[in-house]
Amino acid sequence: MTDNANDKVSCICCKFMSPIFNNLSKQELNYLREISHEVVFQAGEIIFKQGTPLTHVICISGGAAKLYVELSGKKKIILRLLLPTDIAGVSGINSDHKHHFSLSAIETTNTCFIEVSAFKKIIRENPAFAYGIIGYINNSHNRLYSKLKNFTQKNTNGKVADTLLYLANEVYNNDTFATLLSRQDMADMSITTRESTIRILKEFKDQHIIDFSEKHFEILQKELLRRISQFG
Amino acid sequence: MTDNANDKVSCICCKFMSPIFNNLSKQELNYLREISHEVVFQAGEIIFKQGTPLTHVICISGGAAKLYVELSGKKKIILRLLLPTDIAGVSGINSDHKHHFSLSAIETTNTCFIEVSAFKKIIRENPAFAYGIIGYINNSHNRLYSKLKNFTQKNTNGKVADTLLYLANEVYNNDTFATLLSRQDMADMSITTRESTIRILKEFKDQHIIDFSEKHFEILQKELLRRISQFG
DNA sequence: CGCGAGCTTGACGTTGTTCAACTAGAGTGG
DNA sequence: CCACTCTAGTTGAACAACGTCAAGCTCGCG
Repeated sequence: MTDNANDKVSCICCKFMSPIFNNLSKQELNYLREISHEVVFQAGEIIFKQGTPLTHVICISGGAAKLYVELSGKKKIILRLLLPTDIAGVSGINSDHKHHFSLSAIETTNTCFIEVSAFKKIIRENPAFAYGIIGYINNSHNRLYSKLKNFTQKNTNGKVADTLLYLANEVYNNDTFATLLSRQDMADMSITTRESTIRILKEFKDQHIIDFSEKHFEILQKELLRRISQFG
Repeated sequence: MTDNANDKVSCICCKFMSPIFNNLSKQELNYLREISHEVVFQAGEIIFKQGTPLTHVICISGGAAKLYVELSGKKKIILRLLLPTDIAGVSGINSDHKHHFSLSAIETTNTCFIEVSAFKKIIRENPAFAYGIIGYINNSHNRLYSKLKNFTQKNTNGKVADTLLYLANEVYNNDTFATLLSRQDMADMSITTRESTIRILKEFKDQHIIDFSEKHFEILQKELLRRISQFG
């Protein structure tokens, strides 16, 4: 974890600025920029851990991080990957002020730490910003609802197919991609075991639905994969 | 569905007023009261349906309603029961303006319909209210996170135990209760089938963990039930 | 060369769903 | 008053999907 406190460029006014800051005045942006800190995390490092006090909202301005809920034992559910312009920690504001999930870098990741109190201050002073925040939280809330369906109803084939489609469509924006995620990570995204994930990936490969070697994946029959995800 | 439009008592200033309205001025409360409508639903009637446009925020001022996500086929997940002072629909504001779940009355239920536009107006004018709303949404967001754990990791015994504890602790506030929910409803809350729910309830009864006949339940060994819920 | 981490494969057992049948009670109509 | 039908609840049997366990495999690194 490298602290570049003197580098005030930050994601508040860089090209990776989250759209939720669009409603801010120049003064407000400057204020946030003043108090924010850029921090770089290396792959594998934990950005924050579930259960710890929520002191900062974190903006991602480079790299990628996995957002996961820790369960009993070593089990975890990876809910999504955070990419530049994504934000974490907003869902603790005015709630119990704890992190309800952990965030860990899967590659070198640039983050901006903004004190929650500053966020609060601006929410109270700028209603348009507050309204934007409400929209932002509601969107993630609704995303969670659709995840519920994935996680509770689909068979394992469907869940793995879902993970592949998520990676292609929403993370790598390409049907061919090389990922840094391990098989265990992909299992944690699909709520299943490492072994089952491997077996299903192989099955998909045998049926020429996907192709892969090691961490390089290629989706060959996307429509079919989509149907497996939907009806599986 | 009985419309008592002329009855302006409503939940905005009644004893079932949701705490989220605490930050409102007298004028704002009056404004909301002016434009809100009280509507009474009978058991089994749908208050709103998943996918329909979100036009009103709905406050519950009497009775009880089940909040559920509809899945393919007849399947559904009942996420929680809404009771007086609960609110529904807030999580669609400034998002896609659709309902992401359905709400249906399980007994005669009094509701207050407040236009979303009025909600928006006040959010934009009263930052303290906006801040309160953010806290409210975040709390339900976080509740959903803990549900994830229940739904994806526990065995069926654990999930049914969880449902029983939820009903006793959070709905009926009593270890002995008579419910209006059917076995199917209890299964939909536990993400399992009617048959499995019945088998497990019977098993709990045989082990003297609970007792029941028909819709009347009594929790005999709460601590044990809690352990089943936790480690199941 | 040896070690460890991540990946892969096979065998096995359990859990829980599915299907089908049966019961009980409530409502309906001859 | 007795079929009937419909719904909700219950039980049993059979099957299949998945998780668990155990063993090997590959590759990189000291």
